[in-house]
This record gives sequence, C-alpha cells and structure tokens, in this order.
Amino acid sequence: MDFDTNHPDQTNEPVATAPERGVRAEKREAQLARILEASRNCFVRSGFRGASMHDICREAEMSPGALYRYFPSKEAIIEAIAENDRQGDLASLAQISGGENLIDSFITGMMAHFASVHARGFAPLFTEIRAESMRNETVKNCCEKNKGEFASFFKAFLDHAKSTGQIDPIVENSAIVSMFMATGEGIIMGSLFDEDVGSDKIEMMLRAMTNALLRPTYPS
Amino acid sequence: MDFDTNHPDQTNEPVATAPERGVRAEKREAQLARILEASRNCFVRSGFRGASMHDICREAEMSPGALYRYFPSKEAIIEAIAENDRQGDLASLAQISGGENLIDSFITGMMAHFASVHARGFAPLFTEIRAESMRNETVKNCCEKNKGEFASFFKAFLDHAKSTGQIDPIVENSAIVSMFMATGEGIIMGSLFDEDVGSDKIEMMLRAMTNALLRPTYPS
DNA sequence: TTTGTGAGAATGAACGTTCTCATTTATAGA
DNA sequence: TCTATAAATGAGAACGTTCATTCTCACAAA
Repeated sequence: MDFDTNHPDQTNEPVATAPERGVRAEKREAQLARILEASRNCFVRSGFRGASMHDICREAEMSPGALYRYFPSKEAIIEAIAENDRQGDLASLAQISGGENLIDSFITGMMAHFASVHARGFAPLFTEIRAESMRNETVKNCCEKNKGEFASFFKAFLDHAKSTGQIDPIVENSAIVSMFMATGEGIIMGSLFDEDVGSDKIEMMLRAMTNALLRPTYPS
Repeated sequence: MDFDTNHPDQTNEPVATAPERGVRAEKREAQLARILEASRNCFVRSGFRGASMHDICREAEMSPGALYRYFPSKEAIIEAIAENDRQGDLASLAQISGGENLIDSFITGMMAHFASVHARGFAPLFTEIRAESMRNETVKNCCEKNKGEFASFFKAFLDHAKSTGQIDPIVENSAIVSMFMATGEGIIMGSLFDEDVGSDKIEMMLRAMTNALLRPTYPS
C-alpha cells in the first residue's frame, strides 16, 4: 500500500482469468508458480524493496511484459507470497492433534511447526515480511490474521486443558500464548532450529518451559 | 554495502572534523543528533529503503547539501543508528550485576534490558535492522557483535554459576543462552513488554522458565 | 480469424548524490 | 573593541541512474 503507486493506470488488463481447466490454465499456473519462486529468491537475496522487477524477471527468465500479465504490481507479488506462507502455517497448524498427553501434543505441535517452517525455507523471509508488515497494510493484515489463527488455536487448546483440570497455568492462558508465540518467533528468527542448537535440545528446553508454565496435573 | 554506490566521488569533504571543543563542535553535534533523530523517525515510518534522503531532509528541516555535510551517504546514517543502538544495549548490559540470588540477577537483568529497549523506543527499528542485516555487511557485523556481546556475557554468567554449583542446567549453557536470547528477541519483536502482556506477567513466566532450565540448587 | 502470450524498448517519476554559490561565523590583527 | 578574512555552513538546482510500469508489436495456438 506504500510502494510506488505513482503510475496512472493499466491497459494490459490480464491478471484475473477465467477458471477454465485445460492446457492454458495449467501453463498459467506453472508461470505463476515460477514467478513466485523467482520472487522469493530475489526477496531473500535483496529484500522486498531491494529486489527490482528486473531482477525478478531475470530470475524467472521472463520479460517485464510477460510478468505483468500474471501480477499487476510488485506489491501483488509480495502479498501473494505472504498469503502463501500463511497458508503453509495454517497447514502445519492443522496437523496438530490433541493426543493423550497434552504437553506432548503441545511440544510436538511446536516442533512440527518449526520443521515445517524449516522445510519451506521460510525463515529468511520471516524477518522481511515482519518488517514490511509494519508499513504495508495488506501484509500487516496477513500477518495479524496469521498471528490470530495461531493464538486462537493455542488458546482454545489451553482453555480446554485448563477447564478439564489437566493443567494449572501460572498466569492466564492469553499471556502464556503470547509468551510461547514470542519464543517461537524468536527461535525461527534466530535460526536456532536450523543450525546453532539442534532440534533435540530445543525440544528439551521447550518441554521444561512448558511444564513450568502450564504445570500439568498429571506426571509428565 | 549494497545501496547505490554508483556515484564517483566526493568534493564536499566534510564529515570528519577536528575534535576541537567549542561552539562549532557543539553545534555540529547537535546537528548530527538532529539528523539521527529525524532518520529514526523516517526509518520507523517507511523502512531503511523506503525512506528517501529527501524525506529525512524534510523531517530534519535541512537541505540535502547540509545533510551530506554530516553523513557521506544514506548507508552511513543507517550504520550510525545501528551502532548507536548497540551502544545502548551495551549500556543496559553493563548495569546487570551478579547479586546474591543468581536467578534474581538473571531475571532482573533481562527485565531491565526490556525496559531499556522500551525506553529507547528501539523495538520498531529492531525488525528493520534485523532485516537489513541480512544483506548489508556493515549492519550485519554490528548485529553479530551485539549478539556476541550478549551471548558471551550471559554465557560467562551461567558458566560461573554452574562451576560453583549454584545451578544444574538441563542442557549446556550455550544452548540455554541461545534459547533465552531467542525468547528475548521474540518478546521485544512481539512488543509483549510494551502492550499486550504486561511486565509483571512476563517476569513471572521468565522466572518459571529460568528455574526450569537452570535448576538452581538453592530454594528460589 | 481471433485471442492469449511474450519480448523488449520506452516512459516518466523518484532516487541518492553532487555542485554552485550565497550567507554566517570564529577569530586574528589593528 | 572593531574590522578583515577564511573557513564552515546551508539552500536548492541539477545530475545521472534506477525504478515500476506500460506500450508496441510479433508470434502462436485454437
């Protein structure tokens, strides 16, 4: 919402095409994916503002004219990437299921999420998206939606556990959720999972932290 | 190290002036501070790349010619800000002293640091600096220096506590330090301290976490 | 023929930076 | 205490470049 919106208006009139199935549609989707992939690379390398459309075109082996047939603006690409990653987070969230041992489920869920972020190579873009979200309205909304999804998921999880007497948290659940989300973001941002520390130790520490904050009423 | 280094060379030849004391030097320092303050505002508002030198000039009520008398480039301003904040962190670190109760000292130190970051209004720039550090060599060095200072300070702190038998950490200290630094960054980035959660609850959770990870050998 | 696609040059705004030149200032000599 | 002088400062126009985006036109598929 902030970039360079100084150009009058469009003429190419593409971007939204019919959802017709067929060779054309398939090729179109391949091109979309190609552009998104190239953009990701460029953005990781140079940042959202640092990467130029020409850079992206070069990386995607595509001319500007071609690229603008698929995305109406640079900002639209950024939004698509942010939204894409939100969907990825959502998918990784959906895999978490409340098992027998609550603490185990919680920890397993968090670790699975780290692994998913790692697998998607999302960490380098994380910082970038966070920074951009501070001034780009659309990216901001995307981030907050994402954050809200995580928060309400874990909040519901903890509320249920508390109401059934399985845990006895030291402060209200909303504060605990904030704390875990901050810790999670810190772990992702600091690339603890990827390199420095190793996932086994992260899991141990996370488990100790979880037990300390949630105080499960059954032996862990 | 990446911005726009395409302009031949300088002529104004200012920027580094003699350390003479006097009215001139004082005024000069005031101008430097004015520029840094204006830049911070612009960078918070639009990001390092999004804020133009003209924006900064407008905010500082100063012409480009005047501004370039104090900083040779936009990048130099960014570096100065990053370095400035590193010094701030260093100062807040220096205030931490090992008191009677180790856990207390640790917690007090972390909370004091959050308060210092909060007081300096650093949080909004934190993300920006982190993002920039991924591609700007100078900012990267500054960040790593900063990170190293924190890490070695806390590592030394914990190593001493461990060797004197005051704590019995669940994993090696280096992993613990990484974990706490990640959590701290997450708390700062997520603005937990500033708004959502409140410092008293953060302190409670941090304390529980610390006890769980460090396992002090005396009653806390 | 019609329609979707693409390449690549072109466009105009904005950018970081530098230049020119007028004004202010601190201080040395009278 | 009052100039004279050179240095410091500042405003703002100007420069060369890069940017996101659009235009033109040619090709290919249906």
